[in-house]
Amino acid sequence: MSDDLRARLRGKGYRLTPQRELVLRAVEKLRHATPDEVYAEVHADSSAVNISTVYRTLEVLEELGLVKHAHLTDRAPTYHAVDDHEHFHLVCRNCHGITSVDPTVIAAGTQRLRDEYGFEPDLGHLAVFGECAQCRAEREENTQS
Amino acid sequence: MSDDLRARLRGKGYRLTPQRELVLRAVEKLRHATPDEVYAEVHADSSAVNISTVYRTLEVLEELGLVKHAHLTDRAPTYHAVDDHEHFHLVCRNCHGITSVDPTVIAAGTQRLRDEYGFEPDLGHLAVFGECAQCRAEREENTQS
DNA sequence: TTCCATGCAAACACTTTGCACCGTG
DNA sequence: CACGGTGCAAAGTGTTTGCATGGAA
Repeated sequence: MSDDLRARLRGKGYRLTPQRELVLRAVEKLRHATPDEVYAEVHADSSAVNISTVYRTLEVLEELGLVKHAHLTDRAPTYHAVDDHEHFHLVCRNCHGITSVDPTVIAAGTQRLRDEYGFEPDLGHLAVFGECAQCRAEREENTQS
Repeated sequence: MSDDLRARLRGKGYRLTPQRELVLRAVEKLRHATPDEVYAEVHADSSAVNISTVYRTLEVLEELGLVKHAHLTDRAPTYHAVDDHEHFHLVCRNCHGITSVDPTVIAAGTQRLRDEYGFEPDLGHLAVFGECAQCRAEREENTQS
């Protein structure tokens, strides 16, 4: 487990450190987490990791392809582990709820982007903003103009 | 022209000011601009507008539906005028080039999001990250392993 | 023993806020 | 002339960097 991580790191001249392992485990555990949340999670395990190390580590892990980030809010980016099956996100502007969606749902469109624009989309990074079913329903109830 | 803006503002109890008009014109002229870029553009016309007023004004204009923002970089948001025909963006991770795409290209997928998830996507805010045709070609050239 | 990695603190980039004054309606 | 808007400066977030020390290989 940790040997795989070590091998990946070594492949690019990096070293395996306790901090790097802790950060990766935190991202895997939290599923979707901002750097701050990763920092908090790692701190919970007492053996503190500095916030700047969290940032530096997330950068390294992303370079290795072990984590990815997407912008699910107007503020901080959200990181998730890559070994989860690839997915993109629906983000509700109103309730801020997040729904993970399988890429096949928009496969027709992504294929056209490839065919017609030569563009290879990175779906793991994709966040589609809008309004979720529940918030639409609630809003329509209150809109009896 | 400016009367339409005045009317829209008044409808929500806001006032028409020179600053608000300048900011809106700047967004229309620049097409895709960060708050900083809007600030610079408005400053070019000498009659300075404070940076905090730029932020406050963009917020108001967005509330009125006259402008929209999308996250085309990891840093500042990008604003564009809404009277442009609606479009979403392809952003190349490598060269940072931006391509505007008509929503019909991904219509099949957005329809499925509506049908299967009840989710109403806001395409004006959508940014699809990935790699553009040119950068793919260049990379493949250099990858003769 | 060599470098890469870390902690710390300071610097940065971007955005928001409090308050006195200004100007639209 | 009332009340919303602006400028200014200061404070807030989120992120990055320089440098001395620490520790993996």
